[in-house]
Amino acid sequence: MTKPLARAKARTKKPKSLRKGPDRRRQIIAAASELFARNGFEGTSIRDIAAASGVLSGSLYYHFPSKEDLLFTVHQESLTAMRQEVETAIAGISEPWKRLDEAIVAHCRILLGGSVTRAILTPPRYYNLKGVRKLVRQRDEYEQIFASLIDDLPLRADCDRHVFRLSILGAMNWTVFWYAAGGRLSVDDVGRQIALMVRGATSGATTKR
Amino acid sequence: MTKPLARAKARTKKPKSLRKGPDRRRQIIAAASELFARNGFEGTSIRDIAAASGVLSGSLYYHFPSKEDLLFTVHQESLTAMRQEVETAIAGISEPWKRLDEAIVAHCRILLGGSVTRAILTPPRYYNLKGVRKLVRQRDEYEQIFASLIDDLPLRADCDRHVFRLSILGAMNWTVFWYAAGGRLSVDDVGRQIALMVRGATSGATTKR
Amino acid sequence: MTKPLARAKARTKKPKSLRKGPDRRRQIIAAASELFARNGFEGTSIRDIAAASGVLSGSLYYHFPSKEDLLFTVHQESLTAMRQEVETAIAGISEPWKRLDEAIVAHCRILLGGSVTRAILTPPRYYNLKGVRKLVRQRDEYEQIFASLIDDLPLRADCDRHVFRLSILGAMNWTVFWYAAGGRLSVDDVGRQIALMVRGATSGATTKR
Amino acid sequence: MTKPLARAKARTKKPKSLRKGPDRRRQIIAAASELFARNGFEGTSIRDIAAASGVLSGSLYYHFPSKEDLLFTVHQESLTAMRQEVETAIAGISEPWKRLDEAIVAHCRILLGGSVTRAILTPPRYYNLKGVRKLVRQRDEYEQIFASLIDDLPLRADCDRHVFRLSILGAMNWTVFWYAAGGRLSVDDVGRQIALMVRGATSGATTKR
DNA sequence: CATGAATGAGTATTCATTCAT
DNA sequence: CATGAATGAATACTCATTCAT
Repeated sequence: MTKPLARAKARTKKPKSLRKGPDRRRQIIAAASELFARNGFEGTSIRDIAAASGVLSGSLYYHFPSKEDLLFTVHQESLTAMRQEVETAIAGISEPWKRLDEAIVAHCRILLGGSVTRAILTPPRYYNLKGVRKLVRQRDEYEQIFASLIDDLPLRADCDRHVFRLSILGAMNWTVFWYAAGGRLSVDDVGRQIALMVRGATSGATTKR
Repeated sequence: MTKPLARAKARTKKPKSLRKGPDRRRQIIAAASELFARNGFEGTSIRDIAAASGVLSGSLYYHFPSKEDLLFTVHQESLTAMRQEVETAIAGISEPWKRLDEAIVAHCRILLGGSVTRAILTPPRYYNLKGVRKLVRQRDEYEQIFASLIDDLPLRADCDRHVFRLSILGAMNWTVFWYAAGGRLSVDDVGRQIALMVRGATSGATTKR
Repeated sequence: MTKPLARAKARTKKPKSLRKGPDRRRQIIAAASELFARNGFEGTSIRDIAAASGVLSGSLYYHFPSKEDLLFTVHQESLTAMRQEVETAIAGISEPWKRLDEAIVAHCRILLGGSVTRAILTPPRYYNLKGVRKLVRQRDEYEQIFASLIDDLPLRADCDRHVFRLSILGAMNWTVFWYAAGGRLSVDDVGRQIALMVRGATSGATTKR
Repeated sequence: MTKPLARAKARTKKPKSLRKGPDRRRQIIAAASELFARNGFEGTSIRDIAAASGVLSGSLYYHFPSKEDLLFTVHQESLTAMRQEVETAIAGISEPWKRLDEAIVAHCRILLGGSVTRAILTPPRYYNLKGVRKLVRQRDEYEQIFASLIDDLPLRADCDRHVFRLSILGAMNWTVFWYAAGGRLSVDDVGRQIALMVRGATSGATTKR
């Protein structure tokens, strides 16, 4: 049932130095990000990436030992970008709920806004890769930001903070599957609405539609 | 170079038991559900499904004309099962919030409980199929249950009911990617917690962890 | 490179008696004729034939031990029908050229008119069958009619009667690939024109278009 | 159930000689020509062609995007070659019948002589391809040569030039199914005989065999 | 560093054939 | 006699990966 993808043998050559083209490497990562985001990992071929990088498929293997490895890199870089965005967003704020609000908006913004990251965090369970663990670890690390934001929240005693966090992440990440740019809502609107729901949509004046 | 087409080898072992009729169809659907859920559509090969159904790959085509068609069937059946579960759960209840609570619990229960349905509702956007439209229509129809439950809710005027619904669905469907049976939480616990979050986790006595 | 199609093992059961359904057998042959003619041997599946005979695929094997064998039967019957048509057509005629004329018209008529035979005589060389030899033998036997008609013709000494015969057959059989029913020309027109060409299209009044 | 994808086995034997560049493309076209001619399009597998080109099946797809496309190429090249042969043959001649004679001989010569072209012109009607139209167009274009040669001929008023042309083509193309190299007749003999028949085999001194 | 060509296991699907009922 | 279900080899095509140049 498992698909080991037992590739990527020799992992010898990789020039840590930036002799001439770290550009090329960046181009490849950018292209791969874009394509993985749009078509998924399995739906993107090495040739697609190569073509989008202005290179032939064989050449990719100079830069990355395997497709899987390229995914790890893209994933990592994406998460780093998200972390930065989120941390910047909550930097000056101290009120716990407000901090969560801003983190949510930031997460949605980069998720839906830039192709770099979109959808990369989606179910790594689907990727039948040897290295899913690694992906999961990378992602869990990022999600700790939210864990600690939630820790600071005054919540009902019967509220499971673990589930609370994962539900928020679910609500946010799911947007990738339904949000259509150019529609009625801006990317930030989406984030605001999720933040609203999380706070409890009842409070305040109410309407029954 | 030769294509001998040598058939009819040994026909020894076959357990006489699971050889009936419409059972086979069910077995296949069950196996496919499980595998699509675990590995995604593209990540599941016809051979995988066949093997899991105790059948050879060619035999599947007696029961289903294509892999895509099998997906449609699995998807449809799953949604029908979910609809029933959810409708049963809210049957005798009239208080709007309570109805939503129970719908959420029911949705999570069947999503996480039986392999038949699990995770089928996930992002059809990724499936590179001609018939995605069909899948999406099937799913949208099911989601209308939630749309109407939410319509009955007294919500703040600035709360977008559309996003509200999709966020709840996101939170619920995302559980598929993190929930591990046998852990601290029961399937119903998960549902209750999501219902709690949706109501506004602040209300009531609070703790800061 | 060869595709032996090593099927048709046991050739045991076949009820020479007409217990109940020689009809069924006829139905199958008729359906097969029609389909082989329209779609070619490789382009026709046993299931197609079964469906067209109002039977399930497994049942065919009661009547014919293999698809190949069915082809032999169809081929044989078609040739027999053609022979009859041609022999009838030349029956009362004695003038050699006239006899050939009529044979040509008859051959074309049945070839293009009834689906039973059409195209069956076409290149058995294409069929990668063990039994092509058999087909060829059947066909050669039929073609002897033309050989003897040509023997009776007064031809130029430098005319190779062998090539002459095969060229006529080529011209006639090729019609299958271009003749469209319902067009300007009737089936008999086609035969007449070929007969005309064979006689030497120059003789008589001439035009240069 | 596992899909090990174990690659990179032994890479021992490879004759260093036929490893160049555009040669490979030619080799493939040659092999495909030969095989399509012998076994038909449907009767030839991509693996057959690959094997005959000294290559593995996957490698073909580097050179041609599909089997159908390979057929188009082979077909096109063959027709181009035939056109050249025929046009060269009739170049210096002005007498209309003589021009047709030479065209016929040339057509047969290349049809039966080189494997490149042989039989490719046969009934595309059978090919179950999307692009049959394309093939037919290619072929019709070639056949115009004969149409115009025939236009220049003084023929009986009741002779249909359309059927006349198709019958000649039928007689010529049919040779592919019966001509055996190395027999009594040379390739050119066959062409001469067909030309003779077309002129009217009666004319001149006659014998009755 | 990059290319172009090849590799070969993998994919979904088809289909003649078998056979217990 | 017929059916329904299964078989398994075959088919066209894809794609991550390798490697000599």
